[in-house]
Amino acid sequence: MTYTIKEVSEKTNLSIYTLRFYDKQGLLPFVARNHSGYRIFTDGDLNLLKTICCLKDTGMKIKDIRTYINYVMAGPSTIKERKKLLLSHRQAVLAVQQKITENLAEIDYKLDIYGSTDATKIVTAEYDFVAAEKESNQLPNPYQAT
Amino acid sequence: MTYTIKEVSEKTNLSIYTLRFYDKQGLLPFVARNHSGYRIFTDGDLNLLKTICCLKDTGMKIKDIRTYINYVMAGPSTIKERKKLLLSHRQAVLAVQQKITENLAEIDYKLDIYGSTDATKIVTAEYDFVAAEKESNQLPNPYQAT
DNA sequence: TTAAACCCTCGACCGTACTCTATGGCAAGG
DNA sequence: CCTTGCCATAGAGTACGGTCGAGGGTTTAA
Repeated sequence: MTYTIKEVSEKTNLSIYTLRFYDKQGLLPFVARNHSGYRIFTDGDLNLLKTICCLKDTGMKIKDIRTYINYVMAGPSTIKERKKLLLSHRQAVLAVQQKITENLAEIDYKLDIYGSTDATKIVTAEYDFVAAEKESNQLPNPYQAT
Repeated sequence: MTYTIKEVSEKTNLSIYTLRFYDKQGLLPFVARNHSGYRIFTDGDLNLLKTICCLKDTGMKIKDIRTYINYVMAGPSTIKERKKLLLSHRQAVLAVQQKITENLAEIDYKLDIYGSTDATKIVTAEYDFVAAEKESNQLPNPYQAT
């Protein structure tokens, strides 16, 4: 089974523009062409494209994805380099994941306040505090709290 | 206690450029100025800045952060809107978090293969498979597998 | 009082990742 | 054969989030 760029676009939720852009960036050297230059995707190509999306969606730069793809194109002799690249990326993703979890806790904390029955009271107290702080430093109060 | 932009830059790991950029974008309407136009940050300002970073680091657009900050500046009457905004953002963050977890599993799967004693064997088998697929569709084999 | 080290604004520039337009070739049905 | 709807490329444009340089005022401490 083979696929046109349009079909791949529908399967991957990448726009046709993006697919062509990725090709131009050297991310799709494995995609064949027919006699008139049309791209022909195979299922194997879709798999690799899925890997590309996986790396992209975890924040890897196109340049680094290209490096990975080039390793893949070069065959089993590059397994060590692939492993190194993915391990380092894995660490970056873990760091991002942890940061998101921390920030989410912060957001949830704020939501707890906003959702509480005392929300107005708490928020007003915060205003009073920062207003006092501004005043104690002879600074204007920028808040329009009512 | 008050802080200069340089001190805030060191405390937040945001560059001075970025702080001024955020101000220009309307994210820091609460920051006071001295008689010659220098920004003067208070501890309360640092708190709000921390919230800004929290939202930014979870992928919120500057435009939406500005909306949130404007709600904060307007006082307790905007609690409902703040809650709505943060709840919707929370959903977006949860979705990102889940996607990252899924992609991380995919990366770990690949790392398992690359780290296995059979790595070369497995990768070679994959090559054989995609090469056969290309051939069965009369397409050239783009891989340089050795 | 002067030099070093700050601070300011404005606007240009940059990197990343697309997104689209213009122009033109190919394919399949009526 | 011709129209409709794909496909292609090159290159311009966009969105976003910074980053920087020029030009000029301020603060601090010797």
